[in-house]
Amino acid sequence: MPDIKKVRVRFAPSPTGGLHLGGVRTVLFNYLFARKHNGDFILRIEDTDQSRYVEGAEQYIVDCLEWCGLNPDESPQVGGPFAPYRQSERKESYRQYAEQLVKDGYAYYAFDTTEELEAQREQTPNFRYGHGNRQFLRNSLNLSPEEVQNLLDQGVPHVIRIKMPADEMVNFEDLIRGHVSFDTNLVDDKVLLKADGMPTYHLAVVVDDYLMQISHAFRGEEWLPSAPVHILLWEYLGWKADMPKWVHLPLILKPDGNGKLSKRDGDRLGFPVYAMNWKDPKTGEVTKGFREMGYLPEAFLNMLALLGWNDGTDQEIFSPEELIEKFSIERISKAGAKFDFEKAKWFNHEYIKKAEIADIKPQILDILKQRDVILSDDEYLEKVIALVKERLTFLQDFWDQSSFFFEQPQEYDLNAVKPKWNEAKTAFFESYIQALNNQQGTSATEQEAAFKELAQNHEIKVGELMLPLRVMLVGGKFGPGVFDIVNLLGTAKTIERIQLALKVFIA
RNA sequence: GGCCCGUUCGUCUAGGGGUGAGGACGCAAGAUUUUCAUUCUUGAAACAGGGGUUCGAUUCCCCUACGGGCUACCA
Repeated sequence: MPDIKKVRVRFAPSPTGGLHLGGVRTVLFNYLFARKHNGDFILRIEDTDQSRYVEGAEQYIVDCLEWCGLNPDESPQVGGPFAPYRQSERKESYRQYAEQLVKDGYAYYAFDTTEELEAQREQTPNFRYGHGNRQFLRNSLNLSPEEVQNLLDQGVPHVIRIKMPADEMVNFEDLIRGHVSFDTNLVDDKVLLKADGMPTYHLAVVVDDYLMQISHAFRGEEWLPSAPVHILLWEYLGWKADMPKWVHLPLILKPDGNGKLSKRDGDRLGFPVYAMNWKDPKTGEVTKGFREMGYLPEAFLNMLALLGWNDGTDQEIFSPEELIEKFSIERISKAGAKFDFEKAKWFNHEYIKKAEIADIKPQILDILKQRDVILSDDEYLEKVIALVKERLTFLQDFWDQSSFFFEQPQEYDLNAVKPKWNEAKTAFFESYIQALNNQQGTSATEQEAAFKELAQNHEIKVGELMLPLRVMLVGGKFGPGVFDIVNLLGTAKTIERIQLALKVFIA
């Protein structure tokens, strides 16, 4: 399919802070496609809107891609054969293309002020700067060449607008949607070059995609309405033969209600929307990320890939390599997908369950460090992880599930124990302590057998004793098998905890 | 308002002129775990509506409804 020229895709974020699910998914699809076809991947920073530029956002984006593993060129630096990759640094080059369009009659200078246009919009309900009314506005189509030159010489602020043709249909193929067409009468004369000399997205994306030889342009569906402007620009600049294939991705929608998923929804519903924590330098506000929540990057990517794509089989768990191998644009769905946090959690759970202990150990160590746990025995930690791993949805759950391996239970679930407590049980546990002293180094199963035998001797049902033992060691009604815990904790600690708990139970 | 895109269980989706409309998440029930989670089994749950085309439409066409996006010197 991509035969004529080499596949080259780009990810073009605007550094306005945070990188949300939709953004990461766009990168992911770009990445999978490029990888599959041995193509190139370009990271381009679209910072033409200076007013929304946020300090540090660019580095944040690079870090996100790094964490996700979406860095095909080893390190996703903003550099390479088509540098510079920041549109702000390319500023000067855009003007010539805009001027060229004016010269060729495809664009024009417009001197209308913001206030004038606002007034127009208020007056006319469906105001659109276009072929229906541009002859009444202040632009180079109506002014004499001398007047225009005069205004230009005086440095009067102006923009360059595309001159949309009348009565034409712009037809094009979208790789997901098929044939799409627009009536040029209904598209307005978009600004191409702003008064500050910066290009708008419309000009910049076309010029850069051309210069960087982009073969496939992936972007969100929200761009579909401006596609005719871009297509006309490719044509007017004489580059039509090099126009990339269009791939407008379905949107990621909020889980409840309607609309595009936004950062606000995450705050409201309690799930992350950004890949990693993002701290807004202006407000100091921190937005939680998937990474910090304890997502494995592979799980995150897998979840995202399945939001709007599938391989046609029942398979849902794909390794990054499998995703590359099986990805195809044709299998991306057309309709927007509501983000489902429950399903997102499931993916992570699956990945943690099958993760190698060594792979998650570094992050577990971080969690322990935050709790000031000093760990002397590495093997012990690995055993704990092995025991607890399958119970974790997030790595962050590790502490809740295993704190008792590292410190005394702080509290006991007395309701589970006290009502049925009696002296016979006290006696049992006292002799159990004795028995434990003679049981050094046995396995969990042997310990269980010994415990049951002792219970029989005391003529108490095992069931009556298992739960108290658990509460003594763990504090509550949860956790792995009791004798696995006894075994891992070791006799000394087990005895210590039983003695301590006994006092509380009796009191 | 205008334009564009879309519509299969609650959610993500498979399917495609004749199917018992399949899977997954979630939910419910049961088994295992003498705890909880895991695991296993079972269950409830969908083709937006109306017209065509056709022997036969969930599938193809049209209309309507609904949803979404865009409609800035933002991307």
